[in-house]
Amino acid sequence: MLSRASKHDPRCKNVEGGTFHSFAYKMLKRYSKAIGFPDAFTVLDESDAEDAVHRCASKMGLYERKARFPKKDTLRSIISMSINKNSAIGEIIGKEYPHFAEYLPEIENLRKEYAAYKVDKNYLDYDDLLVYLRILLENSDIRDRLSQRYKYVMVDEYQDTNVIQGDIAYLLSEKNRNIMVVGDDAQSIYGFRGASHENIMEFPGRFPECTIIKLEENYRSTQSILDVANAVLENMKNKYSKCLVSAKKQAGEKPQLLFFKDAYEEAEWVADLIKRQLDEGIPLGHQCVLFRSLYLSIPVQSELSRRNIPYETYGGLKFYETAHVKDIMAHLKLLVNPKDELAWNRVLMLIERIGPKTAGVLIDETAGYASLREIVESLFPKYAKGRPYSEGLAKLGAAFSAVYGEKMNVGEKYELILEYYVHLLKENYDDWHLRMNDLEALRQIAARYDSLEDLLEDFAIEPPQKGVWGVEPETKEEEKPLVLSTIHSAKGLEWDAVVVMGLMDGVLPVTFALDSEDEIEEEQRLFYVAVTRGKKRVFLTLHHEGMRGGITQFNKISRFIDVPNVLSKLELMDITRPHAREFHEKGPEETGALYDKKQLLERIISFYK
DNA sequence: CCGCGGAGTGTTTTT
DNA sequence: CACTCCGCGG
Repeated sequence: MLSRASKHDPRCKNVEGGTFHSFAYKMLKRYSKAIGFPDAFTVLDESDAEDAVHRCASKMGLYERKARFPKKDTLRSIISMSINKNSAIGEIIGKEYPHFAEYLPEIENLRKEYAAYKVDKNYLDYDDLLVYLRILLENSDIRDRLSQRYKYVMVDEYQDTNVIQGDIAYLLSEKNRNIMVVGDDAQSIYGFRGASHENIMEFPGRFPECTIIKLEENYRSTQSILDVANAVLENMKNKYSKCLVSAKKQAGEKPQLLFFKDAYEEAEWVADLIKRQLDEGIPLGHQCVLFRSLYLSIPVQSELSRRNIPYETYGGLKFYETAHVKDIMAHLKLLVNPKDELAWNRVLMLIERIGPKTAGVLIDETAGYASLREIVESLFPKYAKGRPYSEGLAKLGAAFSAVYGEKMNVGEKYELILEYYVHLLKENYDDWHLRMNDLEALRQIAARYDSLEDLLEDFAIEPPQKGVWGVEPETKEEEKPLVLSTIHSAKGLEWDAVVVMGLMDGVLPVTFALDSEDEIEEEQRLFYVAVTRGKKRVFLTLHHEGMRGGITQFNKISRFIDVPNVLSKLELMDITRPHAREFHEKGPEETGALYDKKQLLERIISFYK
């Protein structure tokens, strides 16, 4: 956003900016002493946080009982929701997880235990970043200092902020009262992580002197696209008193609605469309394919590859969350902070014949040493003989000792750690070859850093999208690849031509949302966001036959579209592909026998000779 | 105590 | 259908 603004006025380059989380991180780093934190703290990503919760729950013996205690990801999300939605654990469980009501006291204890654990180990999870920043800002001395430094505050996508973020924005600008927030309550799609439009509603209460500006003219989309968006808004229970009017003079093309037999025909058509539009002169970078969840994009990805159309995916399972990337990062983390027991656990468990028990014993022992060097030189030798894992541990020690203390740059350190890790990678993953590509890409990223600390910080808080990081601005408009994105990740972005795929009930809205009216409406806002990403052309597609667990399901058109006022704004297209359909439905073709089984087998075996 | 294989389960969106 | 948990063999 700042780089885009800089094109209009170069002074924008001097503006500090980032997500609430990255801003919080910077401030906590600067004022760590004020809240009694040492300078070195580690930010836990979501899966680290889950591991930490799991460790606490195990320590408390919560998994020893016969009855089923919630799993670590559920526990972490209960605790996280209670913070982000600013409500008690009991309330969250009552509303979202009533089947776990019997465990309320245990989970409340776990929450305390987890909080204490993090304080003890100098860990901060994503929620803590916000919580601690708010605590920091509640101190009037610090608040004054920050007000001195940041005289003007602007918050974008304000409808996506939660109570804590609202408080932070308020505290930060309470003194100077120079704050501007921008938001659209109809685009609120992060309710699941505690965002609420309340912050927008309460803003005039907190800043009574504020001016409210309603932006009703839309500079992005054509009127034909906005007609669909308006129709969607009309159908919502929550009445948004808004009617989008385009600033563009031409009405533009009516968005098309296309039906397909199955996901493959849909994907084929979409890939063909992209190609056609490219030939028409719309660069790939000006086109985009959107969907509710990432798995829906898999057929399109293969169709695009077949046509040699370059693409990149936004959102969903991220490459920095994959096991091999986390493995190597854990090694690097130990170089920076040898007290990081989650990293130790990951690193040790990779070694042959080390399981949870042994790892636990070793980790407890590391606590008695001050540096990684001491651990490697004094602790590891104790286990150098007579243990099934002695050899593996020695290799790890050798790898560490080659790196610590030596004067070398980040790229070289990474290289040495990778050299050690490669054998573990090959042993643990059949597809190690693919994973190696990621680790190579990561090496190039790492090499751009001056210190490991900086690399790890950025990685925890603003991880790279796809192994490319900071290279993007250099890319020429015509060379940018096609974007495949979840609707969530497409927020705030725009393209000339947008395809929204998989518009079926059960996909958008997702099945899990169906039992709550609020959640259905959040899905509907998501649809609204998707449609309004398009500037000139919008295509909505769906397919009827869905495969779920081996059985064919018949999909219904999304309830958000199957309404007269929406349908009337769309061009209905039934794309049937008779040839493809016949091929699938006809069954075995009548031909003479070419081989019998024995001949066939010989044929196959001869391939390998 | 580790590691492997079978059974069972829930399956989304993100900082 | 992919991941996690559980039980068994070494």
